[in-house]
Amino acid sequence: MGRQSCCYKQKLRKGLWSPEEDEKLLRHITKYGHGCWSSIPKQAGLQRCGKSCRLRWINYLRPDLKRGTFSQEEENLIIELHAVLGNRYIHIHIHIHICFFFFFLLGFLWRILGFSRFSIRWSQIAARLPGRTDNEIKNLWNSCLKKKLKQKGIDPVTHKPLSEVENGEGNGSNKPSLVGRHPIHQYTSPPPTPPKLSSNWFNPEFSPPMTASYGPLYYGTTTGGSANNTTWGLVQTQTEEEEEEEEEEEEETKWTEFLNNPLLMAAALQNQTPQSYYNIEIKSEPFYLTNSSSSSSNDMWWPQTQQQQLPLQHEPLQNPDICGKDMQRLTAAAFGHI
DNA sequence: AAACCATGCAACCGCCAGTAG
DNA sequence: CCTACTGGCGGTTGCATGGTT
Repeated sequence: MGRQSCCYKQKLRKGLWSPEEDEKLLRHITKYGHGCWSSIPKQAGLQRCGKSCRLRWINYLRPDLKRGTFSQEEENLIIELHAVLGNRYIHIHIHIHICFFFFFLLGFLWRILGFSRFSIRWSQIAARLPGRTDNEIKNLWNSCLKKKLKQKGIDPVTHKPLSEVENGEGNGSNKPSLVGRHPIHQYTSPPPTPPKLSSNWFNPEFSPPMTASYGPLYYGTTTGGSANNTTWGLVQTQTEEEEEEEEEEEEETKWTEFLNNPLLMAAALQNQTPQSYYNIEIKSEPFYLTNSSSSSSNDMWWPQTQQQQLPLQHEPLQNPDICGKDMQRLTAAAFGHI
């Protein structure tokens, strides 16, 4: 049908926000919460569309935002998460290679249409970086991290060595070139002894989500079958269609578990020796452990919902010099009195 | 000093899913 | 069931700024 932009109505301002507009929006949300975004412009006396207000709030005015440059650890985490979350299309790729039955093709078509958007999940990446927005991370990736990876000879899309990418995926190997999409697998030496985690991450029976379906097919070259060589633990080779279907379901479950369990994620990131791959220095302490000294471990690691965060997480400005725009201070001040 | 270029960032656009009427 | 609305997301654009020539 082609609806008009939400700002098509006349007299709606576009472009950069003025400090006055920021203040109006900030005061209104501070006082009343955002509620229905579409009604906020009118209530706050702004000549903006609700969508624009929402974006401004989320990307700039939110009090829990961490401004300033990204730390090395944050960059590294983004790269790792991009490798995991940014290449979801590989599921389809692999399954096309694996399955020859029409039934499965239909199933995967459905999957493509229903689940996979072939896009990078910036919002999910951002959810694992407290105080950072998806827009911010996306910008960082496009402007900085992609270049860094290329300079290190890594293809930023596939996370494979550029030489391997240039050789093409049909270079005589009959394996779909999945190995290497996740540096976690390709370049890990035997993992160090895991910390005392009660998760099943290090359980040999546990397979990380992205390996669940095709692990048996593509891990032959990277694992010798011993636990020592298997960082993530491989499932037994399964050829039954039913089992593959089950794996599909398990995969989704494990994805959810993986992405929502800070212990799993932290353990994975700590044990995949990314520095060996990206040659990025990793400090001894994960950044998210240093963010706060007062909150609970969960609070430190994973943001709660925005609604929960707003009044609770007033994080002092960490790089006030970078906040040339004083609205952030205003924000902090306003919420500091709540 | 001026022109040009590169970069980073804020904001917009379009699409999609969910939902209410 | 259909339509319109809303919120959310990812991709893209345009501008401001800083660096270089």
